[in-house]
Amino acid sequence: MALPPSALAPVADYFKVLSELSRLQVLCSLKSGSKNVTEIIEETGLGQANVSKHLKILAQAGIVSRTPQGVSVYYEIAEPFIFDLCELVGDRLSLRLEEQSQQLKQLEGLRRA
Amino acid sequence: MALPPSALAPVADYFKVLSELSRLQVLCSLKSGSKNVTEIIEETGLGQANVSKHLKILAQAGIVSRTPQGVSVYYEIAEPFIFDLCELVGDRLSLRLEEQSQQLKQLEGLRRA
DNA sequence: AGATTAATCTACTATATAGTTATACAAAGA
DNA sequence: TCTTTGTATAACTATATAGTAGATTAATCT
Repeated sequence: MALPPSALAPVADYFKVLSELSRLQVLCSLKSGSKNVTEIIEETGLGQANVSKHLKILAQAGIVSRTPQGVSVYYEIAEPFIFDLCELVGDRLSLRLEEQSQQLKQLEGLRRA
Repeated sequence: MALPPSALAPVADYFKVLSELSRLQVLCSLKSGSKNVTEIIEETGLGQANVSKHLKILAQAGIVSRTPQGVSVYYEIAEPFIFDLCELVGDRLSLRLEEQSQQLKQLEGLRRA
């Protein structure tokens, strides 16, 4: 009764694009609007060739769009949807942390008694 | 104005856990309820040691829970939330496919004219 | 045309990890 | 206790890819 892997593979691939810290940094730097490669490099502190590669991956995944403009190339978020995903996960993780800290408090209460 | 990588890293790690086809298969096989390792192996067709490793990763990520029961060990989805994530991505991807096929149709229309 | 600047591409290295095989471990029964 | 069964682990191979350095291409300016 398992789903065929063929249906799952594109989902896994999409998650894979979002599973690298540097790419998330690049995406976050684009959150405030369109930027060229140099600006992204400055904002993220990543290497130039590295950023270029990540941008290519993000563009191929359809997550950012690419528009050359004179000498430089501007990139822009094409799927703001990804920020929803990141927020969902972030919320989930902080909720978990909160629960854990409360469990710690309860344990401490027990120890004291 | 970029987010500190420290805030993004856990999100990237979470996505990384979901970015492997085999792990998504394991999760899908658990969607219908708690299963032991042997059942998961049968349903997914993956190797035994491999499944064991993936289950460990999923458990460490807090996505599945582990309960030994006699000789066997039962695993269960601990965060049904992940299926929401997968669905969101899946919907997005199929929406994209639909758009592309419509663009193809338009192109064909132009070619005919 | 030559110089300059911005971005991409081409190796290359280093690292992480998926999958496999063989082994070890733990629980239940003979 | 010995065996069997289910799971986990260790060691290994193969592969993918992040990051980097250097070459390359493309557009602008003098």
